[in-house]
Amino acid sequence: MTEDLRPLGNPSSENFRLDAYPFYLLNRAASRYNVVIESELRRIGIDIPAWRVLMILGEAQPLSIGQVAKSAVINMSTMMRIIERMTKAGLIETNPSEADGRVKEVLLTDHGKAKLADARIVTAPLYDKIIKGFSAAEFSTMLQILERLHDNLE
Amino acid sequence: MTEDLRPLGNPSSENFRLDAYPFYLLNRAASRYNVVIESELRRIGIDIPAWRVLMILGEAQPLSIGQVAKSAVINMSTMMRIIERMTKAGLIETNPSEADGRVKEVLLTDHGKAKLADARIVTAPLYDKIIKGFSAAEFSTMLQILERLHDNLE
DNA sequence: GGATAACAGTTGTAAATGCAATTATTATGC
DNA sequence: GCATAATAATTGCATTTACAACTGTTATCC
Repeated sequence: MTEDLRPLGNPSSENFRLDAYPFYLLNRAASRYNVVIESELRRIGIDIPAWRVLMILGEAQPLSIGQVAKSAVINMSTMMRIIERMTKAGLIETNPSEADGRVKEVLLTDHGKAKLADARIVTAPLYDKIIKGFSAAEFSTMLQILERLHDNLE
Repeated sequence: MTEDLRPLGNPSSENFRLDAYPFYLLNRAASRYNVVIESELRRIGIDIPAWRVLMILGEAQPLSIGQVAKSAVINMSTMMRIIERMTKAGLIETNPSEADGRVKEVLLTDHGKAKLADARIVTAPLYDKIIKGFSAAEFSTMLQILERLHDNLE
């Protein structure tokens, strides 16, 4: 029987501890991951925002700029600038939507697809390294927990 | 017996899925949390970086600028600017270290302590809301998983 | 069907970020 | 003990970010 750590992670608690605060740990893990992954991505000439967009479009396309922004949890106006840069770099292209005159559809170019393949290659070893030590059950639990955190933030 | 999802989360996998990629979920959860928490913090006039520094100093002080930066996983030069702003706002103060002439020690002012108390008050309800639904055991598992992810990224 | 609201995208602007170079101080090797 | 390397903090500068205001298009309500 282990101690109930939930009160310790409550910011308003008397005996609050940073290392029991899930969002501190969440941000810390995410930040560190980004630092590590960024140096890998630099080698193939892309940054984290571009990589996120590539990943998102790699799974479903075309997507509107708004949809991409929402998926990536990135501000719409920031996403505009990212789309601009990526278009200039030839990674993606945009077309006005047939169905809705307000919408611009974003999709990968061949160059973008190739870059995504490169990105997968350079990030895969890192993935293996980090996942090592997680059993299938633990991995599944991790996904569920992250999903739940996200849902609770709706 | 559930399926082993680990291969699905591998970026180089044939049938890769974003929603099985832990770092996508990690970043998404962290981003959303930041968006939500930011609007709470705005009400008491601080931003996320300042809040992170307050939390860190609230647990241990004084700390060198470098230590604060490391704890927060924020670039040192960025942390310099944050320290500057917070000093100007009267939340923290800095003194040269006795022991090491290169080091500047950072600590909370009374105003900083009061602001930290405010921050805890406005963030606590959010904490409760998000934590609700997690058992003590699940909560503990969550902390362990985040800790492990972080350690694996060393 | 026309006014009004909601929505997708776009841009100006100010602030934040981080790389790279610099200074000042302390640790290390011989 | 002195030269050299390592470390902590600092700043210039170019890039990135996001708020707020704006345009154009579609949905809603009477």
